[in-house]
Amino acid sequence: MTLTPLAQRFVLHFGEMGSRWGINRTVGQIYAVLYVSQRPLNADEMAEALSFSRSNVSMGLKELESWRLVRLEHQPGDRREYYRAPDDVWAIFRTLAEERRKREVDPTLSMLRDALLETPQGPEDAHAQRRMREMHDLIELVTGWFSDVQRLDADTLKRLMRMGARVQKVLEFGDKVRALRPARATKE
Amino acid sequence: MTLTPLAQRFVLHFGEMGSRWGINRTVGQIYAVLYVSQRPLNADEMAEALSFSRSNVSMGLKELESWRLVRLEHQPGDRREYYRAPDDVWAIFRTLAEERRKREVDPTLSMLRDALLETPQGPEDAHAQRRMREMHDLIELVTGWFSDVQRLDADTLKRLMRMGARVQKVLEFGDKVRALRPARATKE
DNA sequence: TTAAACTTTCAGAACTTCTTGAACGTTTGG
DNA sequence: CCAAACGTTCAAGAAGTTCTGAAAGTTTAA
Repeated sequence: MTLTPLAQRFVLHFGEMGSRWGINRTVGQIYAVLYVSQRPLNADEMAEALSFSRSNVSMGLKELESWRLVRLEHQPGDRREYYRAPDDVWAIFRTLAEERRKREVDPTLSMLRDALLETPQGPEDAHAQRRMREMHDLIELVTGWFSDVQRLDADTLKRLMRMGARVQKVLEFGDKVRALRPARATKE
Repeated sequence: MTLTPLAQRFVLHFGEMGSRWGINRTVGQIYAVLYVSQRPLNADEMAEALSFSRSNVSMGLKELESWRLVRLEHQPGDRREYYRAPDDVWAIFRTLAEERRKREVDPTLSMLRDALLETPQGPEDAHAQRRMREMHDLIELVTGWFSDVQRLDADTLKRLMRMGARVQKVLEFGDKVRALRPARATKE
């Protein structure tokens, strides 16, 4: 299996970028090749296309599975395992965001929560705790919002995004309307 | 300079997490120590608090400067350089998001744009290009929206976030209102 | 049950990144 | 101008990670 020059470029770029955030070059390239492929690929095909050892591909695929970024499939009359990247780019984005939250954000949040329960020893600690609380609250707000918004269907999400900063207008407008109606309990 | 046990824990955690995404352990710890500190610190103080070599701290600070995450200050009658992390956590969040976009997203976007200008050689390429376009459009939508929203003031942003998924209701409501008024041009 | 066709695991080689002390450069006060 | 006090750079050793081939494990068809 050979890559066209176009796919080649995409794959190489993904390798580079992969190593710029936590994922390694190999894993990035494997994902890229799956992402642009028209049909699911088996491990040997990937190894050939990327000139990696078979075992390297195997490890890369395990990593991608742990991120839930690839799907395993079987073809009738062939017992090799075929992999593909999901079609829906929004779904990919969601998965990525969720996994990163789990790995990069949740542990911090729980460390912060623990630290905030302790009794501060002296004014240094009191200040440190204030700072930690600020960080904690920000992270909680942002991630909570993110997970709320992710539950919206793709169309609503797109509309919201295309609206961009104009959302402010809508909020203000909502305020005016609310001012004219009897007050209702709102969260904070 | 010595860290309290509380600060110690925070700093160690940040070191770990730092290496989980692109940044290295040292840099993470330096940032953490600045973040919780009540007053700006000079390089020697950080080196002592963290038991790093002076040169390691110097390099870490350069890295943090390149991310625009620390501020350099001077104290009267002292020619050492003092560093602090900005007070406003929202500002920190913004800076981080912007820098990550610059480093991790923009290069991909421009690679995709280039690739999309080429004439596809055969159906493989045509498919690869369709996939790249999907990715390109998604990234553009998300980052565009992000930069729009970042321009809102912190209060509006907080309200928007606290609203969470209920924003959908507001959008629907807006639709109804719009239906009752003469149409106006909207950006698709 | 066996052999063929796959996949996974693992120890160590190859490679990359990190960390340090030493050397070098710059600024300041005397 | 000098010496002290800083900050930066760099080469090289230490530490960490990635990648490979060989070996072991698993599944299937006959």
